[in-house]
Amino acid sequence: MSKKWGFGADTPAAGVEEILKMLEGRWKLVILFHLFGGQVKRFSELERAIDGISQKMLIQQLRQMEADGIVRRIVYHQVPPKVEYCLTDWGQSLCPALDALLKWADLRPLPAPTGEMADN
Amino acid sequence: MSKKWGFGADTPAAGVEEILKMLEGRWKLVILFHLFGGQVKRFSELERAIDGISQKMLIQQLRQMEADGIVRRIVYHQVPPKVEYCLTDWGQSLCPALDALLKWADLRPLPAPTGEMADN
DNA sequence: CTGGATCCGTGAGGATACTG
DNA sequence: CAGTATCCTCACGGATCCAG
Repeated sequence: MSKKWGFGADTPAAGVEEILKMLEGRWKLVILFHLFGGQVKRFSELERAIDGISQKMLIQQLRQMEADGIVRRIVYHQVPPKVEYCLTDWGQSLCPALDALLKWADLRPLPAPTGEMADN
Repeated sequence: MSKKWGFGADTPAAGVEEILKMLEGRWKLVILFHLFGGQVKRFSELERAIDGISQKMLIQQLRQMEADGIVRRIVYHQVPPKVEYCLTDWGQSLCPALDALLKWADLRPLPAPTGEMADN
């Protein structure tokens, strides 16, 4: 590769931390993985799909991501209420990152020994 | 694209959530970005570089990631103690994902309008 | 069915002081 | 310099009830 990765002594790290905050929270990433790749899901679908999540948390995290412009909320004015969620365009652009995360999870090599030593 | 992204009704989502937990925590990702691309940093370097973090949190998050096999800890037995941290091989394999995250942060398009409506 | 509101416990995370 | 110990706070997240 031509360009080294880092972000070291020379990098501003500007705004990145702010962005990272959007992905924090117990369920954010999990939800994103369920909306991955342009999927459109109803509230109840997500609730059923995500094991262990409560309504409150689901709502809360969805709303935060909506406010952050990551997910879109579509309300159908019907007698049996219906709300669907999907990623916004920007949210879609997260897919490569999510995909990379998925691939990373698949690697999972040996458990590294802790407490390595070295002499100067 | 030939293969759709998802992870939808057909995907097990196996173990992914467990992996995601490794990246949770207020400072995990921030620290990773500072160890990005094979950088080796001392404890105090990280402490100074990461604005707002406390010693406790820095240690704690570093130790957790060490236990998870993401970062490596190198101790020099000297009178002025010296400890360095860097990514393990597996941790290094996270770089593409971190890089994608960085790129995503750069996009940051228009703020999506909240509360979109639709009729059935 | 969706999802808002409220009460509440737990624990992650912050501040500070101390030790090897 | 690196790490530990202690205390404390706040909001994350769970349960339950209520509303459109």
